[in-house]
Formats: sequence, structure tokens, C-alpha cells
Amino acid sequence: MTTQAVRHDAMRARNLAVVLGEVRRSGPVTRAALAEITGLTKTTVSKMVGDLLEAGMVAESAAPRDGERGRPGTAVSLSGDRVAALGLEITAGHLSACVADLTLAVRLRCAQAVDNRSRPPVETMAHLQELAHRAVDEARTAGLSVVGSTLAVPGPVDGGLLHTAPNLGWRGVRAGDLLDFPVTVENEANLAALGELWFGGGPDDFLHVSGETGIGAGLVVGGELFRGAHGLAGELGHVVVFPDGPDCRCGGRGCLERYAGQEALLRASGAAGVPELTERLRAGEADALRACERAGWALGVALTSAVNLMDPGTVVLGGIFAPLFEWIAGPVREAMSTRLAGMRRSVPELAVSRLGGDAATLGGAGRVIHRVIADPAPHLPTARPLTL
Amino acid sequence: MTTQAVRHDAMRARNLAVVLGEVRRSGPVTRAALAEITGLTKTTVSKMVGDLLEAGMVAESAAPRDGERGRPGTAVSLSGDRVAALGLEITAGHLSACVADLTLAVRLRCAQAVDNRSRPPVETMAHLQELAHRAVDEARTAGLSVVGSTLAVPGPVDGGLLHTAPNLGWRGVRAGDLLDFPVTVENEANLAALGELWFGGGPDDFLHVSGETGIGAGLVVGGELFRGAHGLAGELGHVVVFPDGPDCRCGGRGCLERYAGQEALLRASGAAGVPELTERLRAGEADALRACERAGWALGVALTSAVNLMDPGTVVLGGIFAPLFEWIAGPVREAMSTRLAGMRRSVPELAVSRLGGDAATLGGAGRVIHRVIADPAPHLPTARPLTL
DNA sequence: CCTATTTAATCCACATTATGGACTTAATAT
DNA sequence: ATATTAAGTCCATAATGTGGATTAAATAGG
Repeated sequence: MTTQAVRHDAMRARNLAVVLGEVRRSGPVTRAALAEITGLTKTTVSKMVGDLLEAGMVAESAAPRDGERGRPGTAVSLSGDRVAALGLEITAGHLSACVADLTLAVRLRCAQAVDNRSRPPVETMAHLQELAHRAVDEARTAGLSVVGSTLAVPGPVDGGLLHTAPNLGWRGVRAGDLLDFPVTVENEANLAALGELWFGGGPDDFLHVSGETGIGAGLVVGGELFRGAHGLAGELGHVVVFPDGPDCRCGGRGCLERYAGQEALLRASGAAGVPELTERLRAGEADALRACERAGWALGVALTSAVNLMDPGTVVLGGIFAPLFEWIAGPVREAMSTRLAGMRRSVPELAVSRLGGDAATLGGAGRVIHRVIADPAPHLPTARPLTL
Repeated sequence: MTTQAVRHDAMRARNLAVVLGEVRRSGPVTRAALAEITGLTKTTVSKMVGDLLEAGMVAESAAPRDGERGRPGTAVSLSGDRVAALGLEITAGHLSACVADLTLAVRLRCAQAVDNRSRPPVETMAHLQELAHRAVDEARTAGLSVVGSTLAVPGPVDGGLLHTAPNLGWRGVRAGDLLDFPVTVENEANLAALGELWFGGGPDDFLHVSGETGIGAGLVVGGELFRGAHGLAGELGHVVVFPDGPDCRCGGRGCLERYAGQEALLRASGAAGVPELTERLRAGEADALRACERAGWALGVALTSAVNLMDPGTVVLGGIFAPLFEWIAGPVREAMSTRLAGMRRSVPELAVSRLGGDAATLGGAGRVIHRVIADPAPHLPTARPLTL
């Protein structure tokens, strides 16, 4: 599609977004400062701020003043009192939901342990819907208006269709259609990357590795998620490490998942779960250390290919690799730096995710908030809540 | 940077771009049809078209008419008579230049065989500058006004700095600063991908593999080049095929380049050059066929990783792989499909580049033209030529 | 051959939005 | 108490697009 024509209303919508975006970036700012920064006139900024105040997206506060002359300005900053978004997630063992407000403060969080592998999609979705309704209701009693939602699922999504989710045993499910409110369905790894971006204080360019059972990755470039042609980008788990290696469930051989996936890691170390593994690592058990070293090396090899192809600024390890970071980072870094140092000025930094397991849920809510800030105009007159 | 505020002039500039873009897309169109398509009023479209006519970017032509009633419209279409762009390229053995007009017709093409390996950058650039001046002069005598230029170089470029070009023996050269006219410097593989997009009639989403001495790749998603965080994306040649394989000049081991690079391919086949290799392949020589099969398999393995990570819609083989396509495509396709079929609905199609060796030069000129069409406003009053 | 119909393109009064300078307001400095 | 300074608002103006009326140029039909 060609870019759209711009009429007066679009011009206004755009400038509204510019002002709101600047309010977010620059914390509490006076109207005068906003005019200065955006290049719009004070008149225009004032009108915009007025509308945003009315919509409850910004709030006035005392100006941060330190003995300057002249009339003191009244500062405006983002208000978390009205607009909110819902983030949802389905994993093999959990259903979870969170509500974040416009300031990206997490206002509500709930998770339920359920075995979704043993249930058909309809059942799981009905359960999720109930959870979502409860969250929206609770948000409403706090005066919040939930304006959108995102659902994170463990598998590749293209145009709302969850192609396959091995961990759930789902295939070709239009998960969004099974809910009675509008929702955007997106891959868990992609949303986790966005969660890291908005809630973890990540940089503007990074590759976020989110290993659970499989190994996924989400690439953020210039603050934007890279999705590829069909939204299937970031399948780090099936990058080839050894072309003649062991068979993988994907049909290929020697995929990263066979070396650094949760299953491989636990089998090699003899631990029953990641918590047990970290315990053993802390105790210095040789098996565990060796398993981590080998997995880290394989991850480093796969990341070498990823860096050569996608050129991320930083690599952030999340998912099961976050708790293992202390032990796995060394081997990863070594494998990468010996292979990458020659070609580029600098090898991407390796960082640990600051977010826990709900990075994707948060990213989902953040995605909605981000869109509202990028185009607040539709939410101006009355931000209508999700049709329950 | 936040998105910029929009004033009336920006609104106008944007709509001008919408109209011009639609003229390009829809071939000869009447003003009325443009109004219909863009959603702007006939009044507005007429004013825009008037300005574009004056700027020489579009031209009127007889309306394509087949016995309809009503006043016939006068159709407008892109005009190649005024605005043009210069594409330049440096390779180890050549300097080349081309001039394309607004319709992307190639108006001029010249190439000189020179051994740039034996010359310092200043000397090569002086030579290139001479070539460029001659091309611009010649274009001017044809009534064309060259409004910008792009230089393709065989190495990663970040912010105008050519980090390293092994084939030229250059390191850290600001090539653009050595010319006396404004130029954008960009990686050869990236520009070749854009050349394929604009001149080869490529689809909107593809990964273009352009092997010469090294192996580079350029990813186009939604008609846009993906550059990564520092513009270093697409280093397919150093994707890991065998982590324990032979040492590579990049410092790593088992990189694709060691299996499918020109050097490896020729050594394995015993041919002196690609033309000889194709001859031998055509003759059915076993060594040559085996070499191609092995290279194709390695390329397929590397592309498997690339597809998993970047999700391109199609894979286009260019550079030395274009003439070898007939023999190499099979092994590539097989390696990819066995590894990818399980995870995705469809394995990316494998296509051959329709462009020859000057894909990058063309892409460079195309890039400038593309920008003019995306924002024609600055070129409205008088399209000033490059300061000689 | 003349008139009605139809579509293209232009013209003009009007709506929307941003601008820029004048004005008002509320502080600090003297 | 008065001058100065900066914030925020007001108002006349400029830029741009809209929508309907008008003019232009073709085909269809009597």
C-alpha cells in the first residue's frame, strides 16, 4: 500500500502524537518547553495539551522549579489514571494476564497454573477469557479504561493465525477468534523482546533470546520489532549448529535447540528442572557445569550466525538463560568473540534480561500502550473500554 | 528521534509524494482517476500534477481511451526527461557508473577494468570521480539533471565509513569524502538487493545473495532494505556451516565462504574462473558437478539459518550463483526444504537474479530515484544538478 | 446534424489547522 | 512597590484541502 494522503485531521493527529510522545520522553515538561522541543508554536501545543488533559492521558503537576525568574510553568506528564492495556499469555503450564497503564506501570498481574497440553484450544481459551474479564473488571473499578489487548502464544503467528505450537499441541488455531473481545495474537518471543524494550529498559537495538522449551528470539531495531516477511523471523532454535548433528523435531538436524534447549540442557546435566540446575551449578557440580558450557558454546555459534545476518546492537539473554546467565555467558561470549571480532568493529554486548517469566505478557500490554501513544487521536473523545 | 511535527508545507509535501507515487504505480492515469485512488479531491490532485509537470517529473500523454462517453482525460505518467540519478561502484577489478532516469530507465552505463587492489584509495577515488563527472556531463547534454548519487563498495558501511574491504585492501576509508560531489556510500550486497527490487522486478520480500569473492546478502522486507543496528546485516558469508570447519580469514571457523565462496568453488572444481566452471559444468565434468553440489549444500545449510532468523519471502541467487543456478539450485533447495519444511507453512521459493554484475550500480541509482519519488517536494522549483 | 448525457478538469467560497505577535498572568529581582 | 522575565492565552492571518458549481470535450440518440 502506498502511504496515505494527509488531510487536516491527519495533520492534527500526527502533531498530537508528536506532543504526547515528547511528554513521555521528557517526563514532566511545561507547554513552553514542549513548544521549544517540537518546533510547534505555544498556541498549538496548548490546544493539544488541553485535549490530552481532557482525555486523561496527561496530567498537570507542579513545575519543577529552582529559583528562576518569570511566571512558573505548569508541567504535564503522562497520566496512568485512565488509559490501560491488557496483556495475556498462554504457555504449556500457565495462563497469565496483566494490565499496564499509559505510564507503563503494571497495575495488575495474575497467573494461574494449568496444564494446557491436556486441553483442547476452546477450553483453554474459555478459561483465558474468564481471566481476562476479571482483569478488565478489576481495572475498571480502579477507574482504568482498557483500550486493547495482546495475546502471547508459544509459536509462529502470521496474520492472527497460530501456525503451530508444539508445546501446546495446537496447529492452525485462530486463537483471537475464540475470545469475545478484540485481541492481537503474537509470538511469545517477539513480545518478550518488546517487553524487554519497554519494561526492562533495554536499548533501542537488541536481539532478545527467550528460551523455554524451544528457543525463540525477537529482534528490535531502532525500537521497532523486526518480524520478517510473514512474521516468522527469530526462530533461533532451529539455526543450524552442526549440519550432521542429531535429528530435530523440526525435521532438520543439529539445530540449536538440540544443544541448548531446556530439554537438552536438563538431560545433559541430569537435573529435573532449571531451579535444580542452578542449584547444582551453584554447588559447582561438574556435570552441570559441563552441560552449561556445551550449551553456551552452541548458543554462541548460533548467535554468531545471527549477528552476521541481523547485526543486532546487543544480545539479551532471557527465558531459562537468564537464571543461567552467570554460567552460560562466558562460553557464549567466547564462541561469539573469536568468530566475530575479525569482521566488525565491535562484538555485540551480551546482557541478561531483567524481566522474569512474564516478559511476553508485559510486552503485549506495552504494545497496545505504545500504539496509543503513537496515535492518540482515536482515543480522544471518550476512550471506550473493551466490549467487556 | 521522535517523529517530526507536521506543518502545512509538510502536509503538502506528503500529498505530493502520494500523488507522484500513485502515478508511478498506476502507469498513465488521468487526474480524475488519481483523485479517486488517493482519496484527495480533483482540485488538489490537479494542483499537484501541475507542479509535477512544471518540475518535469511527470508528462501528459494521450488518454488511453476505448469508446467511453464523457470528456476524455489527459493521462499523466512519470517522465524520464529531467530527473536522473548516478550509481557508482568499485570492485576489485572494475570501476563502473550508470545513470538512471525517473522511470528507472538506464540512460547511461560505463565500466572500466582497473586493478584497484594495487592502488591507494585516493587514486582509485580520483579515477572514479573522473568517470562520474563524465557520466554527469553526458547526462546533462541529454537534458537530464542528476540529483544525487550512491557509491557501492565491497564491504560493510556504517554511517559513511567503509569499515573494511578485504578485496580492495582498504580499511576505515571515508570514501564519500574523497569525491567532490555529495554521495551516499553503501554496501554492495545491500545495493544489489535494491537493484533486484527495482530493476529486476523482484517481489517485495526477498533475500538477495550476491556472491563474488565474499558472499553477501541483502534483505528486502516490504520493499525496504533491512540494515540492522549498524548497517552490517546480511553477512551471509560468515554464517557458520561447520563450527569445527577450516579456519576463515574472519577469524572464525567453517564459515559459508569456505565452502561456497568463489575461491573455494574454483579450487574444488579446478577451474580458473566462473566462466570456465560453467563450461565444465555444461560439459558434465564430474569434479565441477561435485564442487557445485557441495557448495550448494553448504549454501542451503546457511540459508536455512538465514530463513529461520530473517523469514524472507523468497531467496534470490545473484552474483556468481546466478550463472551457476542451473547446477547449484537443486542442492540448495534440497538442503533447505528438508530442514525447513517442518516448521513453516511454506519453504521460501528459490529464484535466480535477472540482473548481471551491475545490480549494485543500478541499485545505487535506483535508491536516489526512489527517494525523489518518496519526497519530490525538494525537487520542485528547480532540480539543481550535482555540483559538477 | 443537433441535443442530451457523461465524464474531466477547473474555479471559488469555505473549513480546518498552524503561525506569530500581542496580551495577560505570575513569578523573581531591585 | 516596580521592573523584569517567562508561561500561557487570544486573535488575526496564512496555508492547504474540501465540495459543489461551472466549463470543456467527448459519445449516444433522435
